[in-house]
Amino acid sequence: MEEGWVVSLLSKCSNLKPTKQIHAHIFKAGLHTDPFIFGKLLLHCAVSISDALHYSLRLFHHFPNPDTFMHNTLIRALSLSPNPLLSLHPFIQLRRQPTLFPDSFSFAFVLKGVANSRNLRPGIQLHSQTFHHGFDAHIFVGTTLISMYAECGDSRSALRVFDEMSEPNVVAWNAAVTAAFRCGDVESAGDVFGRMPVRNLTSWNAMLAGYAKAGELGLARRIFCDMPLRDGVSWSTMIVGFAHHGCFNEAFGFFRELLREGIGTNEVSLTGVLSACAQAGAFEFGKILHGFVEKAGFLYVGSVNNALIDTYSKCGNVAMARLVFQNMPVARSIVSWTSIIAGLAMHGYGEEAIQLFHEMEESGVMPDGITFISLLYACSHSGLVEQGYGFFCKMKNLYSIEPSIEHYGCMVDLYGRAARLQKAYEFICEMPVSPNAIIWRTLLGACSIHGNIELAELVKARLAEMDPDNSGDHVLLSNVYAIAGKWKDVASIRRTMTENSMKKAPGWSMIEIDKVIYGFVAGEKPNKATQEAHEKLREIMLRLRVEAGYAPQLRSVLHDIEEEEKEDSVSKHSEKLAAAFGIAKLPSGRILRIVKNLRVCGDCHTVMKLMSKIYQVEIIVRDRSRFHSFKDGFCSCRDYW
DNA sequence: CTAGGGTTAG
Repeated sequence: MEEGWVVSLLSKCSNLKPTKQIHAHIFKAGLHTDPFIFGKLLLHCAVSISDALHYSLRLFHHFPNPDTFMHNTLIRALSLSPNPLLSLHPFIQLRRQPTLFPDSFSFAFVLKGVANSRNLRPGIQLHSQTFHHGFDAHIFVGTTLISMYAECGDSRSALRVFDEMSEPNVVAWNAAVTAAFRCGDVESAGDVFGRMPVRNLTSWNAMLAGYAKAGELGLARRIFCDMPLRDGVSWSTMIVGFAHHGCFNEAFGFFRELLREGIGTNEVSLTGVLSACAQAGAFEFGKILHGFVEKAGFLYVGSVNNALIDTYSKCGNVAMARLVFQNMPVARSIVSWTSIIAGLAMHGYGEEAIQLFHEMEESGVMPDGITFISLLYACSHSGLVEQGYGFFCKMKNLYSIEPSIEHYGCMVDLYGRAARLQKAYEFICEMPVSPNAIIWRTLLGACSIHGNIELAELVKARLAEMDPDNSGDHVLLSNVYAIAGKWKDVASIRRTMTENSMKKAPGWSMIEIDKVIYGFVAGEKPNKATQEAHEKLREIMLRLRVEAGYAPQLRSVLHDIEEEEKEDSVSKHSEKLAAAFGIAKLPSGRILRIVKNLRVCGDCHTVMKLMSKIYQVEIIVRDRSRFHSFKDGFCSCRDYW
């Protein structure tokens, strides 16, 4: 009688506090020694309540003789904890008990823990123990073993476990397909799928996800067309997969089709298509989606709000991002706070980002490592050196967050951007972790902005040891020489690059015209859009020369030294083409929104400023490092970038 | 009383 009462009470509690009250009632009623009721209580704390692991452990240790079920519950909870390898602990304890034995659940949970820890050694040991305990032929244990080996990167063992199964069911077949994909073995995955005797929807979805993650978008599309039935997961997988690999128009297309088919969207396809907008800078489409989100009632989903914040920020409209953030009808999570801080940061609103960080602290949401990356980024892009250092210390001392290499990178950027190159160098030397190429490259970038030859050469030497084939590093060093007018050194770098046939990473830019993304790559084969862009650009450049006295900047030409066969290479930079195309295609008064993969070059920066003045158009460029908002001949970055 | 396979934003 009491059992049902306890169970139904527990199912209504999602927080620890009322659960503790139930615990007290159980105690008063003298039911705390009942293994069934206690087991239920433990399960509830360990699985249904977040952040109650500590309490669950205490419960477990207070129970006189915990049974196998209680051990399993604890193994399960630990397998999902930040340190999943801890699940081995209660498992070993269970094995040592003379009166208790691990069952199939024990193995399934502990193997999950090992899989989540990506630690092969204990996985192999557990595998051999399944034989001793007679679970080697258990279908659930076997399936978990397949996943475990795949997570630990051992695809051969995963597929061997599968091959040795006498009667694999459809779940085991699916696990084998996913295991092969997980280890990058696309061919085996297709092979296993081809041999499957029965395929349900999940099998097809596993193929979709596998091909999509591997970047085999053509094969994914083929599966999508061939499958007899599609559900929300199938559509989400396509949208997310194409968005992830930069095929934004295709992702938009799948979303539109999904609506047309009347299937009904879910939050995953919505966040997926919003992510495509964010990456592509597709503001117009993003706005339409926002309207849809409101109409269809998805504003009550936290993740969708977060995706909207990110989309508006990355589409150059941080005011809208703020509005979404302020009006969220659901609780703001750590992702919401971090997204808005990052958004303000990339637009150069350092002070506001800091303000929001303080509000976050007051709201009781705990910042994590990623929050601090955004915050430090905000400081470095607004030249707030002292504040940045203060936050770096606060992160370590107050929040006990161990700085990652990215945090150190932010600090180097913070000092470097602010022309404190020596300080940046010392900081690298005193770092407790050894600097990677990205760290040195950050400093080299700062040297190239501020023109410090001596340090640049030293840093370049380090980079040559770590990453000798990186053409970008050569270009950065040549920029340093060019600023100082050391043309011989510039020429020598150019020679080295030609001799080693190094190619600069191609620069590309995108612009959204009428909800379609147009991409431009410098020096690519001409098509209809690029021809039109080139024509318009010629006309624009002429007007800038005549009306604003524009002359190309030599320094920027040197960015493209390896493109010597093409004369006026600067004039073909992709961001200029995208801007020209925008001026040609968009109605006047419309803001030009351009996304570029590299950092905008000095000459393009000047040209954009002039364009904004002569053509009376606002141009917002998102480059690799931040936003530039050009208006009336000025840029929001105040030439600090 | 508990498990295994497919999609999720900073």
